[in-house]
Amino acid sequence: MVRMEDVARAANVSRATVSRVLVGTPPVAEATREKVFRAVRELGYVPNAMAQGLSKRSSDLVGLLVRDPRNPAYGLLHSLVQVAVSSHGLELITAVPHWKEGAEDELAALRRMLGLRVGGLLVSTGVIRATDLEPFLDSVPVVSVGRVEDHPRIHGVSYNEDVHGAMLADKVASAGHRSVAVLIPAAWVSTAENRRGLSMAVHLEGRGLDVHRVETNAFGQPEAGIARILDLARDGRATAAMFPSDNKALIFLRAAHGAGLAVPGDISVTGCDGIIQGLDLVGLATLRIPVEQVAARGIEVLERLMSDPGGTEVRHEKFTGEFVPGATLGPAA
Amino acid sequence: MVRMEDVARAANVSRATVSRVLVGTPPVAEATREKVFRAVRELGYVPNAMAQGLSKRSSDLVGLLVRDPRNPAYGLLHSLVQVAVSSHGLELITAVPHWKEGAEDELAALRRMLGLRVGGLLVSTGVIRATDLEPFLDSVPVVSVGRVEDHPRIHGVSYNEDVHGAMLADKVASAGHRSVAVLIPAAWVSTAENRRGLSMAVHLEGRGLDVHRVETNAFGQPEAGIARILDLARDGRATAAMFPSDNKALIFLRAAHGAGLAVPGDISVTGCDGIIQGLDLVGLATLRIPVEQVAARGIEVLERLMSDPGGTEVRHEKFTGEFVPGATLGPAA
DNA sequence: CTGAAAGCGCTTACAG
DNA sequence: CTGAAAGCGCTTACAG
Repeated sequence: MVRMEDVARAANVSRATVSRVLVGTPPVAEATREKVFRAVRELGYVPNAMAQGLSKRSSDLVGLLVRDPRNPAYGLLHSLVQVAVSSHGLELITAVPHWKEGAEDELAALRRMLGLRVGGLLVSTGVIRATDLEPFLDSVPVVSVGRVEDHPRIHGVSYNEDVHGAMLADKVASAGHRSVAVLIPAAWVSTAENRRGLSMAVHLEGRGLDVHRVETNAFGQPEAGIARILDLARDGRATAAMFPSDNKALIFLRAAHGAGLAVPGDISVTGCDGIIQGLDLVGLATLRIPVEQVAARGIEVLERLMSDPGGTEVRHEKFTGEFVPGATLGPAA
Repeated sequence: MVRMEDVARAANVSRATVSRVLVGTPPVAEATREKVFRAVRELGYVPNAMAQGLSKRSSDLVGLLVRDPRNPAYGLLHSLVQVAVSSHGLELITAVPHWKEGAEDELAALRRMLGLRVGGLLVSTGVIRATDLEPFLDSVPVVSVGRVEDHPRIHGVSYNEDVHGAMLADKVASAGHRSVAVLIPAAWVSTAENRRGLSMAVHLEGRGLDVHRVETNAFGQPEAGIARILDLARDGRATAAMFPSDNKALIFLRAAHGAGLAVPGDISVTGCDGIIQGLDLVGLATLRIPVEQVAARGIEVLERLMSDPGGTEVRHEKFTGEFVPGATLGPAA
C-alpha cells in the first residue's frame, strides 16, 4: 500500500506538505500543490483513514445502525440517510446487527461503530434498549430515527405511531365495522408495531367496537397469529383485520386467499408502512409513513449535535404519515 | 473517551498487558486477566478500532459497496452478506454511492472503503467499471457479487442473466405469443438489466418471434419506454411485454390498468427478480434470482482470498434462478 | 508472566 | 511557504 511517505518522496517535499495539500490548509505554493497532486494521482494514493482518524481528534464519520435491510422501510431510510449525510459533507457507514435472538448482537454492532470512533450515531433499530446506549451518551451524539424513543437523554425523530394507529382505526370504524381483529406483536419483537397495534385496539374500543387482540411474541415468525385471525374471520366474529405492518397484512391476504376467504367480502384488511412496491396493485389499504421527513430531520439534528455538542435540548419529534385507501378495506359484511 | 492507558492504570498493569488480555495472546496470569476485564467493564472501554487497525497491519473489515438500498434485491443481498460475513468472524461495513449522474460518486464510496483499509471488498453495484477497480487489485481482494463481471482479474459471483433472459423468453414463446415487446435499458443504466433484456430479445428472435426492442437510456426514470409499450399493446402489435425487472413490470401494470388494458387479456407481462414482497398477490410472472447462493458463495470466495492472497485462480461463477409462474402471463390473444 | 519501547500513517502546532 | 518533531491509541517483538 502506498503511503504519504511515498507521495512525499515522489514529489520531493515533506510529509507535512503533502498533508497540507491534501487537507487544504492554506499557505501552500501553487507549484507545490501541483507536484503533490501529480504524485498522488500517479501513485494512486488513497489516504489511510485510520491514521487520519487517529491523528485529527475528530471524525466526520456517521454510523447508522439498521435492523433488517430486507425490510423495504429500512432500505428506504438507509438510502435517504445516505443522501442527507453526504449533503452535509459527512461520511456514512452502516452496520447491521446480526439478528439472532434478542438484542445481544445489536450491542456488538453498536460497539463496532463506537470502535470506529464515529462522530455521530443514528440508531434506527428498535430492539436495542436506550439503556444500552446510556454509557456512550457522553462520548458521542446519538439520534434515534424511526424508532420509538422515550429516553430523556436521547434525541428522537420518529413516527407518530399512536396517531397512526388511531388514523387507521378511524377508517375501519367509519367503514362500519363493529368487530375487528388486531394483530399486536410483543414490544420486544418490534416496539413500533407493538405501539401501532395497541393504539389501533385502544381507539377501536374508544369508539365502542368489539376488539379481538391477537398478541404474538414470536420473533422472526410473522405468520404467528395469522391462523387465529383466519378463524375469527371464518366464524364471522371479525369483519375486519388490522395489521401493524404491510408485510403481515400481505401474509394474511395470502392465507385468506388460500383459505377461500374473500377480501373485503368476508374480511377487510389494513396494513401499515406503505413502502413496499406494487402495494397499490394489491389494493392494500395502508398508511404511508413519512420516511423522507424522518431521515432528513434526523440528520439535521445529528449534524447540529456534532458541530455543537450538548448545545441542543433533547427533543422527541414525531412525524405523521398519510392514509392510503385501498380495495381491501370495504364496508362491514 | 477512555483509552487503553486508563484501563491499564485502573488495573495496575501496563498497556501491553491490557492489550494481550484483550487480544487473547496466551501467556497471561488468570488473576491479571480478571483485573483487566473488571477495569474494562467498569470504565466502559471500547478499543479504538482506528488505532488497532493502524497497529496490526491486517484488517478483518469487509467492505460492501451497494448501489440502491431501496431496491429490495440489494436489501436482501445486504442482509445475507451481513450474516455470512459475521459467521466467518469478519466485520462488515457498507457504503452506498450517492446516486447522481453516472459513476463519479461510486468512486468516492470506493475510496472511502479503501481509505478504511478494508481487508476485502465486495462490489455489488453494477455501474462502477471494472477498470476503476484495477488500480486497487494488488492491495485488496475484490469480489463482484450479483453484478455482471467479465474482468480477467476480478472474481465474480453473479447471476446467469443470459440464461434468465432465455428462460423467460421460452415461457413467453411457449404461451403462444408471436409478437413481443422487450424493454431494454442501456448498459450504463443497469448492466444486469441490459443483459437480461438483450437475452430475452435474442432468444425470442431465435424462436422466430417478432420482437419490439424498446430501448431506454434514462437513468433513474424507470417509466421511460412504458408509454411506447402501451401503444404497442393498444395497437395489438404486441401481445406480451417483457421487463428486465419486477419494478419496471409493476410500473407497466399500473399504467396498463390506468389505460384500461386487461392483463393478460390484452397484454401478458413478465418481470424479473422475484424479491419484492407480495408479488404473488399481484400475480406477476417472474424469475426469482438466487440471491442466497450468490451471497454465500461470494463471501466464501472473498474469505479465501483474504486468508490466502493471490492463491485462488480468478473465476466467474454464475447462478441460475427459477421461473415463478403468475397470472400476468396468459395465452396469446 | 510482564513491561519498556518502537512503530503503524497520519495531522498540526512550532520553528524557521 | 516548508520541514522536523511530537502525538493520536493501539500491537508486538524484545528483554527481563
